[in-house]
Amino acid sequence: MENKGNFGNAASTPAARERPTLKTIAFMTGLGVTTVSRALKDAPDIGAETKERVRMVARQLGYQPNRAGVRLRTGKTNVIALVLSIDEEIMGFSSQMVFGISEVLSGTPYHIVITPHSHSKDPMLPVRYILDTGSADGVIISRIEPDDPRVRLLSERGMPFATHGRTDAGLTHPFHDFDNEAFAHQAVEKLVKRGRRRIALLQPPSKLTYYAHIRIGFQTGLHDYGAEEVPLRVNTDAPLADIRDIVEVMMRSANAPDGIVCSAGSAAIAVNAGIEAAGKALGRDLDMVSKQSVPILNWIRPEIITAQEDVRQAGREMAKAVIARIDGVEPELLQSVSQPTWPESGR
Amino acid sequence: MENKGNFGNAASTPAARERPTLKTIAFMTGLGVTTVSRALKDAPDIGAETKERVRMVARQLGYQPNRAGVRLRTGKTNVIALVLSIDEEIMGFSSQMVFGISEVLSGTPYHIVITPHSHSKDPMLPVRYILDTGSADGVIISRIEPDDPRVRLLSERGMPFATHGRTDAGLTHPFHDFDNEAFAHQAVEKLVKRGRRRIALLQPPSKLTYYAHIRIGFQTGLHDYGAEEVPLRVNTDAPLADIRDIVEVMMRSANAPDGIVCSAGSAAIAVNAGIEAAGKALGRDLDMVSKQSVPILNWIRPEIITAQEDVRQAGREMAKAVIARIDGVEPELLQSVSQPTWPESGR
DNA sequence: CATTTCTACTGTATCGTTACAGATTGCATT
DNA sequence: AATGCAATCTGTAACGATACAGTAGAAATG
Repeated sequence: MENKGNFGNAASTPAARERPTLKTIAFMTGLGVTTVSRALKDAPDIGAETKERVRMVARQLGYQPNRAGVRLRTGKTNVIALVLSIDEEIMGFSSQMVFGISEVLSGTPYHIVITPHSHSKDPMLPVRYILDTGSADGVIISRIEPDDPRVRLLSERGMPFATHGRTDAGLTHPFHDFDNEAFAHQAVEKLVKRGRRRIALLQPPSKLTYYAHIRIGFQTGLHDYGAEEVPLRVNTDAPLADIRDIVEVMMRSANAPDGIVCSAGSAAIAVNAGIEAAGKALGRDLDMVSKQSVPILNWIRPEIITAQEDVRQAGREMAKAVIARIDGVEPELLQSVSQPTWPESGR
Repeated sequence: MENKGNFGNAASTPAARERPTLKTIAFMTGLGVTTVSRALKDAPDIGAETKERVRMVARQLGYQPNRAGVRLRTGKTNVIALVLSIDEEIMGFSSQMVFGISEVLSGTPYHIVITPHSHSKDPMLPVRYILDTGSADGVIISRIEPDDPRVRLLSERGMPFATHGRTDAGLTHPFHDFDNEAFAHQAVEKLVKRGRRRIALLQPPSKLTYYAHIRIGFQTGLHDYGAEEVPLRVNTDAPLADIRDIVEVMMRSANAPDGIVCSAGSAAIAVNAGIEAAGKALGRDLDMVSKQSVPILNWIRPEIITAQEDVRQAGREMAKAVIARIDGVEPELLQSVSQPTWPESGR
């Protein structure tokens, strides 16, 4: 089916329309294939004038190295694998991350391959697959746990990677994280400044590292600003309908909170529905603060106080980190934390 | 950097820990490499017992063909490229499509590579890149125009592909589309049944094929059910803030509509904001019908009448279509249109 | 018995690239 | 004149898989 560029047998005279290879350039310049290869990678044992000549011809022909050839010979895939959890997603969370990553990769030979999996299944599967088949030069994973087995495995096997979120078990690796502790702390502050004292927290699942960050920020916030917690027995991973129902029950109860901190944008929509179902109104009976990765909440209820997590930026940071790691940069230098921003929801 | 499996020089005794290749299996079975290769693809000239033996050893070793080897030799990449427009996206539209596609691909040797681009730039660029570098066996594109140059080019070059949306210029190719005409027609019906007669349409940009579908459905709807159009001079691609402002102005004007049909979920959020900014209320002063690809609108306003477009399903359909096309199935047989579903928003 | 035919298997070349071990040339050093 | 030594350039082999053109042996044919 595929038309392979077999031009002639002995002398190999390159035909016109085929995709150019090193051989084509070698033929046109009268040089050897090896010389052309080395010239294009600016090797020290090639003359300056020759390099120039080769580069010109290559550009002229629109030469692009054959990925399969390079990969077979060197093992370099020029692929970054993005492992995505398919069930976490209602909003444009992962799209934004993908676009952030590709912004960075667009200036490089790297391609981005999506490796999806369900986090109800074994989360090690996609990572093991990538390692066993050597199908990528670097990996990006999210939903990080304090002692994440994927992080351990990737480190152990020397596969460059970056994580969206941190670990907490003495593992050193590139990551980008949102400062959830600062977010939760500031969220409490905002609520207390509006006179709220009885605050509920819709937290992430406890197995994820940032559960602890959120908790700490929340609790020091309660302490620092003098407020108390109203327990909420559901987390951001629950189905939206469950969140709404549980919030509704809570809001109807005698000790309903007058403030809610919400750790995820999609969950905030369900929380809001629960509040309204209970006949309460934001801004009047209570206030809500939520993190969001896509600026949508204020379109729904301007009263929601929102902190923005820039996931696109996260994608950019992680892409840069993985590439730097591939290039041998120490992991310690490839860690970043972004601060919540509080766009004035005043409109 | 990469550890290539170079075991011994002459006799090539395979070592233990390396990734198995055909050579490994050949060594273990005592057969030739060619025989093993052919046995694994069930070629007719290999004995039944031999095939069985080879398969067992291969399974035992966890053999997976080296993609670079296959690709270099045969030109088959085992890659499906998904060309995504990075600016169209606020909701989880493309994520859902990606997940639908990967559901289908997970049972195959295909990987999914994301090729993003900005539709303000030349939309041919990513397609040309894929064609020129032969970096995929199949392509999926969206935002289709009636005489889409990408469709022309892909057809011309014999590259298998599927589109999300149809063309309208005598081009025959695999596609999956949502029945936007039916949607718009039914939308008008729903509004008229609620007693609405003066209806505005937030339509897609006119260069996209489904602009015409929406228009036709809308206009026959107006005619069939006896309603009139209130012009709305903005489309779904406009910034949300613009949509809101223009809708607000319209709703404040003397001839404000009493019904709105909206062709995109994210735009509906802005339309809703515009309505509220004008002090009008859904269900009382007017009704709105919107298409959505993620079930989010009813969390925002239960009063919005929503039609669901299952983008995940679209992803599945397109993935199946591309693969079928790669396998030589005629394009005519790979076209599908999905009907709008109207989930009872009554929860 | 010689020849053909079929079955089952195999060696070699090749895809495009790069690592490695030369090869050639000119020029300075002994 | 012989030697050493940079500076440049090049041929060969190999990565893993498969297309192609065989080969060996058994069975069928005349």
